Amino acid sequence: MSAITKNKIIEAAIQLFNEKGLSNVRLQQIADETGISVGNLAYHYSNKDLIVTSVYERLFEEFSEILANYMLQPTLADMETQLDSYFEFFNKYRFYLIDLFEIERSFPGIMEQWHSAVSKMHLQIRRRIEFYGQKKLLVAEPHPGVFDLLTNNIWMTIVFWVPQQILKGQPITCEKFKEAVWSQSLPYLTPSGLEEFFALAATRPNESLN
Amino acid sequence: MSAITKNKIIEAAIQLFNEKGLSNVRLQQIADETGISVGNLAYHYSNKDLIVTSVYERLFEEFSEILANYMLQPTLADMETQLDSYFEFFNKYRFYLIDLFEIERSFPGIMEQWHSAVSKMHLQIRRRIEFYGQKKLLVAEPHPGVFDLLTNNIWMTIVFWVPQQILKGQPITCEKFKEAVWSQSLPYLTPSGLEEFFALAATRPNESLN
DNA sequence: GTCTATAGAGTGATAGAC
DNA sequence: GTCTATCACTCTATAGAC
Repeated sequence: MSAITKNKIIEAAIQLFNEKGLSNVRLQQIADETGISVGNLAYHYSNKDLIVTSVYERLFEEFSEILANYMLQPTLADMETQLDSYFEFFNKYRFYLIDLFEIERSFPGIMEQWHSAVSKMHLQIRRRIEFYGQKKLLVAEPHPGVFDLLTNNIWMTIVFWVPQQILKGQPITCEKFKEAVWSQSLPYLTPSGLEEFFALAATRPNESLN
Repeated sequence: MSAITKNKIIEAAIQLFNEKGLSNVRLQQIADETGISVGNLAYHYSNKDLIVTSVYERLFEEFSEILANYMLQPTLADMETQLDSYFEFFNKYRFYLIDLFEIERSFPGIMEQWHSAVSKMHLQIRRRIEFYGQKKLLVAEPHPGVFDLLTNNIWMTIVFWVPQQILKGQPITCEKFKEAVWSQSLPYLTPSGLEEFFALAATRPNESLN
């Protein structure tokens, strides 16, 4: 029961799904990428849907890990760490968007998991804003509803930043991603919040790519 | 040279692309939906790529029309009108997102057109903010860069609102769409801007669906 | 566990009658 | 302009040897 082969298959599938989307990836291609035959592939995953399901299983596992790494430190750097993970995630699983509509149609169970994951992510961002507000890193909410709006904008930026860059024809790097997300909160940082933010910015490596 | 049939083919293709995405739509299905045979379909469009190209041709024509309907009146209602068109557009051509990555790979010419269209749209939103600022419907920019951020958030909301709702499992209606876009500018409206906005809101029909 | 071979159902494109 | 028939090819899934 070589778990190694199964793992290699899933990794190959992720890469190919990412490039072409679920229905454009052939079993032959997954087998080639894994370095095994189609027959052997079928031995490990008797049909394609099972591969898809397993890929999404791993996707949601990794998503849960990101959510679990929440507020380990009561700092802005904690947010930065989570953003690194989110970038890695939404870049690695870029196909989530390619296949959003197909998943909605053909894998309602997976869609349910998306709804749940997204809802948790949203809530976590909202709590973070609340917390940073209490720590006086963020100003008091200028009008009711502004922080809900901010939550949504941060969420939307995290989730749609990669496809946004493609649509605009602009480069995709982690630095630019984090810049886009942080720019949402910048207008609401207090002087001490700004201080912490710029100290944090200074610790960053000079450039990180793709 | 029945332009009517060609038109029916494109409309059928749009509908099917929307449901399944480019590569999941079969020529047989397009023919069936149009009410003709595959042979006849081939007479009008000798291959599938030609159908795709024609569909996008129409898509960009409609997009240009929306952009052309800019500031016909110097009011917030002018924005509202454009939002109605944008909702119709991004709902009708929902598949733009499904196929974003495939278009990027297989139809670089179409991708170029997206870049250009998106850039014009962005610029137009920025100008609108500038203009409403001059008309004192919007407050003065609180910090430099805030209105650029607002531009981007409005743009992002318009473009990704439909897939966002799907990811969240929430309903897709024009009213909710406009609400989401307007909520971005609400914190920056002046008293007279708010007055015009609420007068505008009062003129809306009670609910419009899907 | 891994392979080759192939069945069986489609898929885009073309030929040719009407 | 419109149709039916069919070719050549692709894809998933399975059978069976090693």
